[in-house]
Amino acid sequence: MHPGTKPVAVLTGPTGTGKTQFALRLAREFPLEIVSVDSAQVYRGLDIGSAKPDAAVQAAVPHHLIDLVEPTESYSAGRFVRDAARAIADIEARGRVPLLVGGTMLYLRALIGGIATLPQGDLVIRAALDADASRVGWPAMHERLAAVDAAAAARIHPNDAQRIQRALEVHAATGEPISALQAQTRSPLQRDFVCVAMIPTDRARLHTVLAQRFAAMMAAGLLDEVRSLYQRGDLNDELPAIRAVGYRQLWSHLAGSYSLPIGVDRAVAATRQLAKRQLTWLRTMPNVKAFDPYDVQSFVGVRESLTASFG
RNA sequence: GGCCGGGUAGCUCAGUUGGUAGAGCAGCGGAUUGAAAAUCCGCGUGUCGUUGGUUCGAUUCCGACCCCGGCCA
Repeated sequence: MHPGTKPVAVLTGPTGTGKTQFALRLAREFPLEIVSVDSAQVYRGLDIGSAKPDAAVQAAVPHHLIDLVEPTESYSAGRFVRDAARAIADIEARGRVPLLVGGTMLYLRALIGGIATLPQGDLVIRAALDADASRVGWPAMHERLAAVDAAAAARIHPNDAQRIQRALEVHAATGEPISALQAQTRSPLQRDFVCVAMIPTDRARLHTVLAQRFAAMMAAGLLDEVRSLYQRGDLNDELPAIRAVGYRQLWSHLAGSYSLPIGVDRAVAATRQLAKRQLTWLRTMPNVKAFDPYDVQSFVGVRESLTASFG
């Protein structure tokens, strides 16, 4: 497709399948730098719960797109595409090899397949739309969208407040229907990708691993980490960073909504649901080579699949 | 040991004036274009504790038994 350039290597899969461990093993054999594809690791202060590689690991293997913004801010898929494209170019310019590692599937799709040129989220417009919606309800807002953008309204469910709001926001900011702008989508990188995914064949085992992993995060001090975010005073549970799995539930516990054991149960359940949604993305993603994370043979296959990018 | 509650979906519970039952959560499937670890949509057969009895028919009424709480001894 894009002759003359090596494909860009991608290692993905649902949360808790050892992507990072595989990446670090590969980095022992090849001159890799890791580009994180992770919507939680971009936030400073979300360390334990986002399974962010620690200082020692980052010292051993260069990582990119980690700790980019404060948790008061809102990162985005659009920004990820620009940041990732630049990181890949920089790494290659230094004669090193980029390896994209992470499970934020929207980011991955946006990078590989492209994303429309759209305005950023606008807090003023969103506040105005929220005010309207609180009076008339989101189904009525959906009708309002249908009047200016029938195609978008047809795709968006009347209860999907977030997407209705986004579509109305884009229309308000540009005067154009979001559906027309999205139709312009094109790939930002003229590159091929090789996608390898860690896909567990045994769902029950994944669930066990996720529960153990969250327990380990608690033992490593996750509650203290969330408490220090809670006590900062400039954060709230509407922020994307605080809505991240684990953080949201422990935050609610600290706010008095429920006991710690219930918070932990809910956090683990939210982790399972996240993994399930990631698996749903993966099923429809084209050209993904799948390996079972619990099969000791998989590493050989992963390495073999990606060496065309490394060599 | 006696009395009182309760035993219904993986969990918490509702309900059936007797015609074999339904919510929330969990789980499963799906959507996904600057919040995406977000947001939204769809999916509910389970010896109604066990066992006798009454009845055309019992998860529902009656008896016995088992289990879990609580109170009294």
